[in-house]
Amino acid sequence: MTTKAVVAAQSRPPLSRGRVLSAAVALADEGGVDALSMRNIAQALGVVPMALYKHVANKNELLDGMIDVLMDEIDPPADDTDWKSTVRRRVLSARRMLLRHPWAPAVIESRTKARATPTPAVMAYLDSMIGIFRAGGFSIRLVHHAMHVMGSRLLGFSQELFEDSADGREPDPDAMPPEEMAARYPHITELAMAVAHDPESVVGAGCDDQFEFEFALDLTLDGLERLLGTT
Amino acid sequence: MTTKAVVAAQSRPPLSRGRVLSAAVALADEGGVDALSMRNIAQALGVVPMALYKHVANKNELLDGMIDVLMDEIDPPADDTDWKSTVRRRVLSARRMLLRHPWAPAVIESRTKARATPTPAVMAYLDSMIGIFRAGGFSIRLVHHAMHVMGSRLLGFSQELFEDSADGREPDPDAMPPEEMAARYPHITELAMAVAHDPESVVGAGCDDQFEFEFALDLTLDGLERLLGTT
DNA sequence: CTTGACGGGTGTACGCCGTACACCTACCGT
DNA sequence: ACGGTAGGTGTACGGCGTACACCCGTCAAG
Repeated sequence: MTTKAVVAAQSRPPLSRGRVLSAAVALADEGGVDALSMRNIAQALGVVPMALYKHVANKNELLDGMIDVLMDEIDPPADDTDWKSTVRRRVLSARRMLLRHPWAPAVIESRTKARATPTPAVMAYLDSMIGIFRAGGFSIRLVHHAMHVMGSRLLGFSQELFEDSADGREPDPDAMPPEEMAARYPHITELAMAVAHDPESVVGAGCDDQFEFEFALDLTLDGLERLLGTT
Repeated sequence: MTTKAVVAAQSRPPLSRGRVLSAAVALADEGGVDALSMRNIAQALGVVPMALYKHVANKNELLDGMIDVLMDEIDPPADDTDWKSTVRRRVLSARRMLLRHPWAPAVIESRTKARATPTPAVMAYLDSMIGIFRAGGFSIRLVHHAMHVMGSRLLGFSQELFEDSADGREPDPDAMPPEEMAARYPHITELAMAVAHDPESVVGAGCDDQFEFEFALDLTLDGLERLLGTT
């Protein structure tokens, strides 16, 4: 009876991580991410603020969860065609998602910086994108450049997805072990290995961001120059 | 006497907007923009928090001021050479500034979204960049495309600098009158006019973001394809 | 020399935020 | 019948931005 009384309050279906995340995304869609507080998510769900913490660890983890929801909305690759149109389709799908959730780039970027590595869902997206290039015949080197060139167009943001300052942080206790990393994100791993062993770079120095930036800049400027001659 | 007593506290030079802004930038440089509060800026200056409000209207206006400081650090264009290397040099200078202040893209982007138009300093930067392309022989149309293509590479962020939703907001009382706009940002204005009167667009519809996005995406993919053949 | 306005620093207080912690209770497996 | 547990509650704390009243040098006008 008391059960019914509680439920009767608003005939509210039981809370769940999924419901919390959906409510948060909906609230962010209208009013932006600044108008998102634990308190008003709770209110939208007809629940007291602290109830949310039974389903998400804290606000940052909630933001990570929201990112998962968003990445889910990107169409999976339809690899029945050439790399170019596969990439094109996928990027346009990502863009449609971003247009539905204009707050997404800022959140993804800020969470990536705070965690020093993107959310697993974002990792998976990047990994599959690398896979498409690889399958299209790109060398590891060229794929590496390609990812930098695409940069913000892949997700609407962020030149520097993998901070060079990823080292210099206390070792995360629940970080993924390398073997699981390799299994789950084979293409990212392949790329990372190749880059790490690049001849003229100190071990662990990673990629030369300056070089990559100029590479992408010049590719773009060359493309514009060609158009200038044409028109 | 009491004057001396007050000053003697830390022999503090009088506050000023410039000093406040510098302190804020310094604090953001170490610890990121999340570790920036009116309270700790004040503390860094040896002053009570409310004192800051005599020099900046509020925190948002302070962020705008910080952006001004940053944009100042970008080298002015050295237009003694061709458009391509002028643009290249300027973009690399902007990048150096962004590397010094990793929090900058997020702040610039969020303030741009909040104001519906970039900070005047950012406007000036974009205007001068457009000017360089124009001087290099780019048609208005092509410059327009070029700005979209460069997108995040111009400032490290933001496809959509000018929100399509710039209309649909109550008219800002202290918005710049069009004639002043035209005088101060001639190239932006020229571009805006051209885009607004584009044949197949309804008046005020602005540019077709979807088209621009695909244009830039294809330019990039074509560039990559060319490289794929080469390597 | 007096006075009064004013620019710049102060102090207090309010409402919002994230969240730690103690609690209460309905349910379920033993 | 009973103890554990999962899920919702209530209270409280420290930090945030900032409104508002205040206070005191400085300096120009009378």
